[in-house]
Amino acid sequence: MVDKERLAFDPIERAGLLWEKHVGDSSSMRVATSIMRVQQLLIGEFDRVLRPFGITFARYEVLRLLSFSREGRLALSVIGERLMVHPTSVTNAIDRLVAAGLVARTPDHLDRRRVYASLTSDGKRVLKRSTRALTAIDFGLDSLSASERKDVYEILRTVRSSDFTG
Amino acid sequence: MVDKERLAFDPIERAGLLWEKHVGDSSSMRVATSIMRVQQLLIGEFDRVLRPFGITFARYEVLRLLSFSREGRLALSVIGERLMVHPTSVTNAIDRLVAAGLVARTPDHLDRRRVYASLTSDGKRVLKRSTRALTAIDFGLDSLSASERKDVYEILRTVRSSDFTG
DNA sequence: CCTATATCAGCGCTACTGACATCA
DNA sequence: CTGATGTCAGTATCGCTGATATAG
Repeated sequence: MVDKERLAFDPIERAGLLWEKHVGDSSSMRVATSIMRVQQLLIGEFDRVLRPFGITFARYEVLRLLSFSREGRLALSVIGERLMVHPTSVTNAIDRLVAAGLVARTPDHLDRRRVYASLTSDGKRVLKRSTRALTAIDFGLDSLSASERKDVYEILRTVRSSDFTG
Repeated sequence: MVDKERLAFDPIERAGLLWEKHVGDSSSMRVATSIMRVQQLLIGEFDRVLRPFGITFARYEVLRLLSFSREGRLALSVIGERLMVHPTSVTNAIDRLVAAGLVARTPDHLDRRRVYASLTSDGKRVLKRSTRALTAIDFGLDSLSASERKDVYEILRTVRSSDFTG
């Protein structure tokens, strides 16, 4: 897709007004639709910025998580828990990262069901560069002030509360 | 996936702290990651609630958009603009909805490149029921207060501003 | 000729189900 | 045996590219 032209109006605002007229309170529908659209915009920017490095945002998150681990490696099951993704998606992501030479798979000698993933030196290099690329565009959120960031984060944290205890 | 157990901590909060330590300001990274996760949670709930009706959330949005149109029909290109989705995705969505008997395709006699989509009576019925199902769960956002909804909406509107003029 | 609308084939990605081998 | 870990095959959804037919 080339560049889409802008609409002359906010399509979600319009949908909200029509919803009020035909259905009722539109507050949750507006927020839900906004989140869907913003996610789509952000993921589009991220994947565009990361394409030169041969990774997607999902795989970037795996690299970042690995770099934050104490031992420099994590069991695949732990990766799935932290990123809240399906076990088969983890296997798939690691497969691609291994194929790209960014991650190494290492079996656990003590518990031989387990497999650890760790960054290769190429993986560390790609992580560093792609982090620079993402921070350069401020994760697509440069239009938000510090207090706005804090507010959205706190509010969305409520929605995520089913993910963790407390 | 059965039900995942909860984590003992907030994985995004933890990632944010580690990011601060290793990279720097984490405000945009936290918000971006939160949006990704909340979108995933919401779309999961929506698709689960809509499954009995044989539609996805993307297709629900098409039905809703059609029901809001003045003439009861919209050209496919207009649907793509309003929902901000790719032309081929519109064709695909309409294909499925037509196959399910929820939408009818009608060629335009004046401009014969154009194709209109409109709701069938089954489509109207399914829309009504699925709207009830979605409002029953308050679009997954029942944990948010009225002012929180307003705040997130307004803040995210800033991020969406590239979609429209003004 | 140039542009717009819609479609089609095909690819990449992620999510998920169900099944399975392995092992604590 | 039960439950956990990881993998595999296969399916569905959506996003996109490139090409094509049709029409303004």
